[in-house]
Amino acid sequence: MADKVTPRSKDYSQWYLDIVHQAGLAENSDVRGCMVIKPHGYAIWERMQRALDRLFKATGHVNAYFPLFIPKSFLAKEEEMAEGFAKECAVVTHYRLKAEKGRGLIVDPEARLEEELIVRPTSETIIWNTYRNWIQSYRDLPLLINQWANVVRWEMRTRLFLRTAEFLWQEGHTAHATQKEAEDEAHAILMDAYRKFAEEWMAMPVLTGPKSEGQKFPGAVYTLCIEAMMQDRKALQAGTSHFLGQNFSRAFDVKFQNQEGKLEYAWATSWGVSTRLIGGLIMTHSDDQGLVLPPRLAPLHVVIVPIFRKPEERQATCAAAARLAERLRGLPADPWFDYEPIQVKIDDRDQYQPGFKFNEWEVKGVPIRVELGPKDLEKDACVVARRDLPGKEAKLVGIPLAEAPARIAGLLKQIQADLLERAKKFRDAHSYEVNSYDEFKRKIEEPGGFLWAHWDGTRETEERIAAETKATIRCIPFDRPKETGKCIATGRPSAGRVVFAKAY
RNA sequence: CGGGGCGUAGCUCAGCUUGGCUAGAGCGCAUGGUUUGGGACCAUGAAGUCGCAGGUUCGAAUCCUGUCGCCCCGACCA
Repeated sequence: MADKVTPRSKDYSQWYLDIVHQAGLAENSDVRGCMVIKPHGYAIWERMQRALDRLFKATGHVNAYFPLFIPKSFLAKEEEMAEGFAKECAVVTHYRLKAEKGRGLIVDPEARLEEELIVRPTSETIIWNTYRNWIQSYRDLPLLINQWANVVRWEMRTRLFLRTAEFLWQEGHTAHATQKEAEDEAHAILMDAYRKFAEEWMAMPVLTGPKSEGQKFPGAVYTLCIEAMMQDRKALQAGTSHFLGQNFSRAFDVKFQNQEGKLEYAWATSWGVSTRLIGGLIMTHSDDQGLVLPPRLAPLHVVIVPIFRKPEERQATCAAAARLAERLRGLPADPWFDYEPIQVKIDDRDQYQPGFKFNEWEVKGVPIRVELGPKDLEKDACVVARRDLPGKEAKLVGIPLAEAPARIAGLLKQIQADLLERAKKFRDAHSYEVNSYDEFKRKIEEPGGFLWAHWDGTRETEERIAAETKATIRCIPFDRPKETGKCIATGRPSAGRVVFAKAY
């Protein structure tokens, strides 16, 4: 039987496509660049949404919804943003079709919109246009709003989850009375929501810090990011939090009266993570057997495969499986699982053999599989297999049924911790301090990874290095060691090392 | 958007060079039976406007033109 997943060593991008397909996460649609997110993929997104939404709400944010369409003139108001997004906007020009004999439906030339609408690539403009009416006094601030939405960026080259023309995300848009408060917000979202979510839910270690001037969001004063390393040693920007200064309040004339009665422009932040995280999740943990999911984001935690030949065996093993499932679901509510019951499925289909089922649930990434057959029942025991340690060797045999629920709950936590630890070790093993441009050029090609190097701080040098090596500055880490030096490319003074990598 | 490759059954592909019977295979799917502790087997069956639109021809999956889509490499980007 041929393997259904191309090994990473043979063809990494084919491996990624195989995982997405075989695990049933998404597929390309008939609309160019747009994907269909399938139930299993969407279930992962729902888990992500829930965890993030709780983090946002816990810090006083509320959800709202703004329109999909943005008048073209709004986008034009903030110059940097207009420039940054102009090249990838979908534009609505008409509001009606008509049926014409022989030609089917055509765009009605008489139904041209007076002002063209663009499909939001991001919502700062329409939101700040709305905030003008919502903000009059310092008492209206801070305004802490998030929206869950889809956005469209007309990309030339797309990859499922990582870059699609339409994607799902959340975008937070906050307004504050002072610069400091806005900067604290951008920082807190990055560290207490995004970094925490990446590490504690996704088990994906991230670097945190500002982007270089050349990599920041159009319209931002500065952009903070979480940056992760994928298994091909390329970097993935996994989330961004922007301090927008007064750029949008000036563009949309959002002023408030401060305590002294003077008018001031409001201070802004915006921040977002998208379905791209699912791509990051895949490329952080999965293996040549298929998807590997961290338990806290897995839609299904445990699959129980009863093993039987004769009808009596089927009856007995399925009954034992049902009892075990009930006990797992009945474990006391645990904040670690968001106070939700452990999700358990019994795979009692009889048209498939156990071996087939094992492989199928492995490719789908279910963290724990329990095997329950006649031989186990004789000993009141079961076999427990961890998805993150595949193969027969790693199976735990003879786990007494009485202890199984507690053992399994403990194992789920252990798996989550081990995945993060493994990913950290991988990243650290592929992070290097480099001190010469020659070494930089060599290492970026082979083996690749995060290169911590000195940089003179100029955009020209970053662009030159990118042109010559394809590596860009991913992050200027908050926690970089205090160490001055000389720029690897120009020899000019550097205030500290920054992280270069090839990126998605 | 530039360079390269590819579009034939749900999936992977053969057939195309050199136009000609009713367009094939494997996997998957349906039905029946035998199986079942790491991707079972046998039998029967359903399933394709050959990406789409023109053209050449007595005749086109096959030749020509255009077009759309997908994959890989660049430029751009979360």
